[in-house]
Amino acid sequence: MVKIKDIAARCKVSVATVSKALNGSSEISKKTTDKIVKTASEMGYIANSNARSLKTNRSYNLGLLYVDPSQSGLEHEYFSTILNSIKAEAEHFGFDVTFISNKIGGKTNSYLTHARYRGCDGVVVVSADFKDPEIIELVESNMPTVTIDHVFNNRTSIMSDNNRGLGEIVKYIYEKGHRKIAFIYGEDTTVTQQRVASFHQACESLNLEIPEAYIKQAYYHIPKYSGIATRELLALDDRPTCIIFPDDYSYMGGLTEIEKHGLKIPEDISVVGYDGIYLSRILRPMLTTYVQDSKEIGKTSVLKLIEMIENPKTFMAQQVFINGHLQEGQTVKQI
Amino acid sequence: MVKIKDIAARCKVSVATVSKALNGSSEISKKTTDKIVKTASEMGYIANSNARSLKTNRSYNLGLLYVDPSQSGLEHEYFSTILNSIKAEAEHFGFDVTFISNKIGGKTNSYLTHARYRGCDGVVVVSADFKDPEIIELVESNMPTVTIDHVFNNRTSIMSDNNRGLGEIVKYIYEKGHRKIAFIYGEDTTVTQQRVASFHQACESLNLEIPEAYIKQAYYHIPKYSGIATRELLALDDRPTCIIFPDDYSYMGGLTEIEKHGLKIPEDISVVGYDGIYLSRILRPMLTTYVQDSKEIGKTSVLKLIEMIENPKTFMAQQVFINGHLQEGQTVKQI
DNA sequence: TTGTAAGCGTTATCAG
DNA sequence: CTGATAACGCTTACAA
Repeated sequence: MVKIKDIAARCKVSVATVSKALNGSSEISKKTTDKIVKTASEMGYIANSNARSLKTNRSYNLGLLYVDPSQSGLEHEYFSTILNSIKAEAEHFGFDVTFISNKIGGKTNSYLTHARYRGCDGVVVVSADFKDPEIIELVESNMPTVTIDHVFNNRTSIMSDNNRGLGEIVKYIYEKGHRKIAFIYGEDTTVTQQRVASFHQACESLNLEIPEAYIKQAYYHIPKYSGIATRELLALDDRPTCIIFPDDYSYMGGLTEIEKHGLKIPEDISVVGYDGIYLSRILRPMLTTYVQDSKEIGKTSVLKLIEMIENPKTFMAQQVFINGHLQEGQTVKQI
Repeated sequence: MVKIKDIAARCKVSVATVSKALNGSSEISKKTTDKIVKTASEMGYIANSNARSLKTNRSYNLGLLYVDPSQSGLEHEYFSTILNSIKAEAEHFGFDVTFISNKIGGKTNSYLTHARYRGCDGVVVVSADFKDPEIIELVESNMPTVTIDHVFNNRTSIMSDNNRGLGEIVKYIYEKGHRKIAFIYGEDTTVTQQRVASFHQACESLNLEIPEAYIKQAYYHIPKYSGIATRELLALDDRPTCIIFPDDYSYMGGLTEIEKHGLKIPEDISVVGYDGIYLSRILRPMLTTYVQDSKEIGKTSVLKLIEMIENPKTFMAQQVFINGHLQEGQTVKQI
């Protein structure tokens, strides 16, 4: 490996001069700089980020905290899109991305310790158990941190706008003439609470009375449970005319149940999903769903994190809401 | 940040002793070691990987080269599962994972340069343009490298066993009594060529004569094209009784077409997918498909890479084939 | 069993 | 505009 010292020798200048020239310092004359840059390139010089970071205390490396929410290798398109978007945006700003676990070299350690060990300039928390003391420790430390879809007190977070999402869905369905709207929601999380509250708000503001029986719990991404909920809804004397599902996958469970009853979508019953994954676009009829802008969420988190890193003194914690949009498919009938 | 020197001062020993103790060296007495470890913990000591790597030339950090194959943020479950599995396995062995791009701090650079800059111990190439000179440069360098689903001369690669996959599919369909088997394949790639060749081989070994018209090209993951191919197949005078699709998503395009023709699966026509994504399991009827063991693929690549890193002299390049398995759904009728 | 001291490759301070 | 030198935090011969 050729190093600064070798270049210095070849150019007959000092290592300090080479370092400065390579970093584009205005201290060094154009002539010298050119020569050094050229020589460095000829010799195949590659900087050493470890040495650099050791000295500067900056790594230009972002930690990425991603705890697989399903714990089972089942991938969520929502998260993989966010991950990809984070990677792309970080690259764009000249940052690398390193996964942060709670292990260092086999030994268990806290996430914070790990991030510090690797000298991360900051960490973006994409998916994690937000009640985990380790996560709280990380977020409350002086390590610049951005969390996605969860707000910590006085910390920066990027949120998919669940309020708006459910509001838009209800409004859309209402405008299509539906009054009997059922809502199946996922397991209890912050996000779920937001969505349920928003559902009720939206209904209230439209003066819609929704019977208790129209509101059911199921689980995200597990079609079976939404299938069961759907079956119960279909068994009601006064059936809903439209069902909102926890997410697009869950809808598949409802679909099976609806077909079993010999009903057709949207002629006999209308449905709406949530997420806007690829599947929703290739289904026929195409699914009406709320598309979360996961690309923008990833992008914004990196943007905010870098801002925070570069301006530690002046940066103010903020909650950014990222709007999605309604994807109008063919699954809601005009009544 | 507390450092080794601080611990040394507090314990009244030298920094060398602290370093050795913290690394569990047998040189240091148990008593001293205990005291040092305890003090380090009390003082909240966190090692500095940069300083360590600088000195040891080892980073315990793996580079991850992942060029989004779709270039468009559309995620493939196959890859995201591999990524997740790589992350998990690396963690398990005490390695971190850093994404490798061809930029350093905004400036364009080769992948190899980037990996060296970050001091990666090795790189796993998950998805990339294998004809890209930069990729070739990386793989042919002395940087330990493992590639997934592509073989380079005298280099280690982990392959999903496409030969076996298609062979098993054909055999299964044949045993179900089908003789008129159609095959829709994806765009031209190494993987596609393998699959097409295997299809023919399998048919030959079963003495199956497949008419040209039963073999159609489409595109991976784009239902529309497989839909068109399906339409053409259904328009034939002598229709196939079973259609093999390029992948599970593509099947969705075929499904729409089949339903348009008023046909039912599997009563009127049988179908088989490829990949075994989550969707295939939640469809009803459940899709018969070949499940690629993407988790194992990720795991094995890390395993092999670490082997290579730890035994640079004795490690021999190898191609490892990872078998998948047939997921028997309800989409192939017994004739 | 412990300590001394050199050095990994770079940047930053200060002097020239 | 350039150079000498210390320092970043750690590991590792080698010495004691």
